[in-house]
Amino acid sequence: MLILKAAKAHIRAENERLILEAGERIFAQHGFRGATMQMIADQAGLPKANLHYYFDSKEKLYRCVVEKIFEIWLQAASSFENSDEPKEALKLYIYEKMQISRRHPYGSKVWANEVMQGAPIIQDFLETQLRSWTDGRIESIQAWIAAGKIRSVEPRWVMYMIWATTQHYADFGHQIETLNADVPLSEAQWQAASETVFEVIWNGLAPKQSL
Amino acid sequence: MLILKAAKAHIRAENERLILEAGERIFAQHGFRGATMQMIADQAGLPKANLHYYFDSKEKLYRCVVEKIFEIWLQAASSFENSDEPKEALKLYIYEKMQISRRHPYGSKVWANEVMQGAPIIQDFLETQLRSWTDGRIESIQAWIAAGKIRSVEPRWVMYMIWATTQHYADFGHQIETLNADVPLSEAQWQAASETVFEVIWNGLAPKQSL
DNA sequence: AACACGGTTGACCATCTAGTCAAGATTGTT
DNA sequence: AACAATCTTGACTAGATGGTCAACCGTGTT
Repeated sequence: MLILKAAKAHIRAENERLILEAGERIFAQHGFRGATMQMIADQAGLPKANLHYYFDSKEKLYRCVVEKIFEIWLQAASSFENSDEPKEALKLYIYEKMQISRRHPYGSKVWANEVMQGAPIIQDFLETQLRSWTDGRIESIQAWIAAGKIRSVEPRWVMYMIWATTQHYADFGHQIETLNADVPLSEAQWQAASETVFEVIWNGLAPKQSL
Repeated sequence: MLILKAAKAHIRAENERLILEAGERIFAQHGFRGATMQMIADQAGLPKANLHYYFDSKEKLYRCVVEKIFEIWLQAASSFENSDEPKEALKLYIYEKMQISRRHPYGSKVWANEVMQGAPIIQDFLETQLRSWTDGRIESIQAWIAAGKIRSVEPRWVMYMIWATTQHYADFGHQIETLNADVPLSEAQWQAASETVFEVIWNGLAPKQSL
């Protein structure tokens, strides 16, 4: 019967998950070409040929990994909309992005790698989804400026500041750890870093109190 | 005569320069393993065997490229010391780092790549030079805090913010260009971005005027 | 002119790696 | 138990790539 397909769907789902997770890690640590299917197979605990059974090619697997990451990224984006007040919206968004850097450091690195190399695989994402999401956020920020809720600044540069500062904790995590006496940041340090990032950016944007 | 060595020194210097420049570009665009000696040779306009004449191995060449980049990075660092006033010192440093992102986008990417992969080649640099430089800067910032010239913040997180925001314009240049209608940032946009980065950070750090 | 030394280069090799394949193992259904 | 669809896997192939080498070139010195 053709219904067998559904009966074994959980095997497929589980193995695909294993492979995607392994791929995220290996692609992050070695880049697209530095990663080998054998490394990913070992990381996933499966024979290499099995990877090609589930994903036609290395490139297809890579694309799936990147797409999964982009979805998490966009998901965090929604926290931007959870408040009309800039202070609250920015706080939610920054904390959420810091959380992602902490929970998904590999994903962030794969994304950074891909973009640094000129986004050969996911250029279409940048031009469609990312562009339209960004345009929407820029409008929000401009509305805040118009309402006198934050200083007059070019919204783009602010968005980039937030992305840069938060993603830095994932992408340059190794450097940060080295400068932290080779110890990963503690819970308290993550908390303090998130707070500082938010405080500096918020104070930087808040309308002047005096003058 | 052995003096011949000096006579042809300029050939060596010129070719090493060509290769290092090509290497910087190719390593930035493809990562260490993604880059091939053939690509670098083509970029430099030399036969591949010639590269191995000047640099023993791909890894040695890579190391030279990374070291060169780290020197530029440290050089910018000196602008931090050009003033006792935090506002002036930070302004100089941020503008200098933005300038580097603009002039040496490939170098910045190679560095980012290296760190993201756990600094397999230049870990010793991180642990010696970068660590000691950072410690020095942290002391400067703490002195500013003690003198009431800036708010009380953990200096580390501020350093990371500056690195992240400025280097983002090099490392994620492609994304920024895509979001700028596929057009590279203009002179005016670079100026505006530098100013915004500085303004937001400075306002974020300056002591409260009221309250 | 003969020489010596640094620089140049095409051809070559050993190794690594993405992808294939065919035979066999599993598993749900009848 | 017999079956059919799916999943598993060791062995293999074709191509790419870092690195080598031996012959060759160019130039300043004697």
